[in-house]
Amino acid sequence: MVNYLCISEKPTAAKRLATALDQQGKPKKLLNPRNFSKVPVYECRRNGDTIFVIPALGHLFSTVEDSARGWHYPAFSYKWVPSYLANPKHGSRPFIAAFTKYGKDVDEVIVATDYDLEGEVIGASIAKFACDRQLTDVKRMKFSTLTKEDIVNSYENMHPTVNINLANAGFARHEIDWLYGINLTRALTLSIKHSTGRYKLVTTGRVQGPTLKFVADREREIQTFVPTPRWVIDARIVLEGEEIPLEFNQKFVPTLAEAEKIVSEVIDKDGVVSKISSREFSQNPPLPFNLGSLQSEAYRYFGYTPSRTLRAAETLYLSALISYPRTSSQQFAESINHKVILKELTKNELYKARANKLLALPKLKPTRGNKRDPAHPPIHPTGNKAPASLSGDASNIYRLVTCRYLAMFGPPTVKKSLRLDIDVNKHIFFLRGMKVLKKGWLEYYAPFGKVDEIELPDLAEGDTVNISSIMLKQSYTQPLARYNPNSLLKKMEDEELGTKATRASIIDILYSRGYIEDDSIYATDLGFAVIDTLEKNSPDIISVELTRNLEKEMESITTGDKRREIVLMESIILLKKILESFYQKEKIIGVTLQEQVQNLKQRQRMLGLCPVCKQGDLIITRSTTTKKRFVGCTGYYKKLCDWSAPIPQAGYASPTKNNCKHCGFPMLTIRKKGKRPYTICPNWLNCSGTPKEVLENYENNKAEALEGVIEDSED
DNA sequence: GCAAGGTC
Repeated sequence: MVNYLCISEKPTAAKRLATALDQQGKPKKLLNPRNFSKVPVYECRRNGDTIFVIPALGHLFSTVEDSARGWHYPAFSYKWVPSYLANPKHGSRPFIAAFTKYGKDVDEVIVATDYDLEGEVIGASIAKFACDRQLTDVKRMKFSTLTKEDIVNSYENMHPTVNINLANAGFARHEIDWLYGINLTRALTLSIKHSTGRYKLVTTGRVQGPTLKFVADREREIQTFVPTPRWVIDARIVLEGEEIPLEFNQKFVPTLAEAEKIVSEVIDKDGVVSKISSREFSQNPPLPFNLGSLQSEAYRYFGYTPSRTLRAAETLYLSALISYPRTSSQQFAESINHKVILKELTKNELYKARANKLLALPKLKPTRGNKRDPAHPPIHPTGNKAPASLSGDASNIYRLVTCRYLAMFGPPTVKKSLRLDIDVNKHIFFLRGMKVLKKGWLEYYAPFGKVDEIELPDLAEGDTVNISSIMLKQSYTQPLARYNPNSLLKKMEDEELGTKATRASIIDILYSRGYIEDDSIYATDLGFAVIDTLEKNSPDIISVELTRNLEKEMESITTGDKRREIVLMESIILLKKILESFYQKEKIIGVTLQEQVQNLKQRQRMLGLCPVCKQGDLIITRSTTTKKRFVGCTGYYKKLCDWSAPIPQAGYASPTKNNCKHCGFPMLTIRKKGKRPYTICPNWLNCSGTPKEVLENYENNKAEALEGVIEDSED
């Protein structure tokens, strides 16, 4: 009889492992001492052996600097510690306590985390640091799905050791990211501190750098783009009193001479319907959602940024309404019982008809894409009934996930595209039409996936039509569009930068550092300054090649061709050079960056044109005497305008792009930690939109009277 | 207060 400790990556997986491994399918959930009472520990019986299955919460250990010298660089000395020591908010403490306790008592430790680079690190670090085991003595279960067969099979054929090379590659990945990130971030931040005495956190890292560079490069392309003129032939016909624009066969005519020739040949001529053609085609149902495609569709339909979508999806997952969202899978395992899910969905009025219709089909076959994920199925509803109390975001995402899930089983959609050609003196103009012949899966995806049907006018071949107007319009070639949060995430995916779980948050970081702005993303001057600085000193850190090289090095550690220590040493040697060059130019780097920081801060205080004097700008500023924050007009310094107003003192105040609908003043948003942000009109003392009670309270509470009363808050 | 990577 053997006692095993089985290390799982996360609570949901632990439960499934335990259920599969217990012979009765009924593992016992143990009561634990107070220091880890909330950690689920499952006891399973199998062939006379006992298996304790305990989940981690992803990584429980992390790297920190091995010195207490405060901020300095180079910092090449680090150690592995429990995550709660690296970050006190991290909830790893009770989990580590559980592993330590059970690790002491059992005969054997088994790693049963996801079988990938990070999974190996999660398992190996727990076995090593919490359970105090030699990695050569730790067993490894490898499974590609969390089905009972796979789990039992991987248990019966467990590997005698963890994949030590893979674990070392994973450890090295952490360490190298730490070395680059911490050192370059400190070098940037300290350059400002040392040369100007100011503090502004200026960060970079293996993923942040190249992602910011995508934006900066695109912006440079746009700024230096030279538009070339081209001409558009704009012809219209009038049918039943309605003017209809025609498309010309040649969308853009490259030269004016050519365009003028065409116009001269068609002007005052009638057109003849020369051909009506149509083409039927079918469109297969959409693939199941993984995180990337869900984020993409949510951006399309709701305008949600990827991180906002992920947050909403996580809420739904934690309420057991949808499956695990951080998945890249587009393939359902055979074992998922779609009938059960659909039956549950029939209990919801919104999905009842559609789910019943699907249940009546002879066979339920979900669509299948190429992407796989060893640990998770595509994102789908669990079937649990969604409460009416879901927040707006969660409710929208739930609806999208559920409709997509239903649509995936639907029959193909059949559409007909039409084209009506009009010959005007041998020049072909045309109209397009679109008709949905069979709704197919579109019916299940509604209200999403809507197609606009376009009817063709009632004309037959040979009919004559009068061209009511013909114009020549000049247009210009367009530069590539700016990235938006969605397309930037897509670009990161394409370049394999970051992971599905981190991409959205890294984009958020670039926003919060002031490197990028707006939904149509552009790099700020500070963003450019950071890229320029890094480029001059270490072009490597802002290149995707750094990630490609890292992957190659990880691969060589995994195959055993190279030792982890060698790879690390090489990184440190390279980094040392970069940091030395940084140190020599610290002064100039710091001054340059601070200039842009100052510039950014100034801009972040500007609300917009002053409606009173119409010359100065309203600005969030502080009184030199009382140190209190207020909004004033820059015209004050030129003795042009003395308009000013008090605003709440607490929280972070920033401009919005909106003007007050009551009085036209540019508005500002106040963000206070733990509170919902609210938007106020700086003219509130005289604005008709200000609630009466605020003004009544004003004498007692001053500007803080605004807090909580203003409903006009943003998301 | 700094990275990127897991997960609640």
